[in-house]
Amino acid sequence: METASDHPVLRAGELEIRPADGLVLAAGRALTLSVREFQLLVALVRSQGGIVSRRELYERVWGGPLRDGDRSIDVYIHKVRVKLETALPGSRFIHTHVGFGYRFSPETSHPLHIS
Amino acid sequence: METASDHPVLRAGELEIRPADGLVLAAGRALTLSVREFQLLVALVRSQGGIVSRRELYERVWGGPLRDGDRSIDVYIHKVRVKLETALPGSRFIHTHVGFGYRFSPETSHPLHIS
DNA sequence: GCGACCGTGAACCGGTTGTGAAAGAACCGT
DNA sequence: ACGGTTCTTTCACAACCGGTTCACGGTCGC
Repeated sequence: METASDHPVLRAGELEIRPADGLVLAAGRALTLSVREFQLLVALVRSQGGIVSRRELYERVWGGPLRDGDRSIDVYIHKVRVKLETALPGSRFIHTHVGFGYRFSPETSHPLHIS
Repeated sequence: METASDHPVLRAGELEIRPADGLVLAAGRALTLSVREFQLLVALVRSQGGIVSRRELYERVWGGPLRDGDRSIDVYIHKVRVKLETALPGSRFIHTHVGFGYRFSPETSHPLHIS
């Protein structure tokens, strides 16, 4: 049986993710994510700190092999980024590693950059 | 035995719900809800903050499995929304999460206006 | 510079949800 | 039991939303 304890609440910076009931809170306010967006975010967060290849992301979220030329991942990465950026301006969570994949890591806005 | 202490008064924004005697007050004025409407509202409020799936809502309010194609939930969500909106114009309580379910959370009109 | 990879906006289409109305069921007072 | 009222369910259509794909442009690495 699948219980809530199998899906502990995930936290990352101002983000709180409750896989058990599909809810994401940004600074306490609920985000509106679609099913795919939510699954994608969860998959990334669960690999926190590590780079996840497109292929693996696709298999974990879509549940099948990534077909050649499929851009769904890019599109959804973008959608999630926009929603996170809107909810928490200035913070960055999803980082691109060209040729390798994506990595989730909360980063506050440029704390050391002074122009 | 079922006592009134099992049904503590619920409050959310301008709403006050007394499960013990089937009463809902909006800004102090009593609302007229049918049994189903009332049960549905209580079920939602008791999961305050969390998303409740249609399936679970139906089981908790109607007391049986949700049959395929049954739209009762949608209709009653609408009825409750209309009554709440009528009683408290500008406030929103029941939020739709497409593909997940509904979530109860009082929200004042436009709290986040940033110019 | 060139090819591969990634970002991003928009069109398309099917599925989901919102909504008004009608049909059917339960309730109530007399 | 009867008629009227209210509640619940169902239906039909409209509106909206999400998932996929396409197109174009920018970026990266070699």
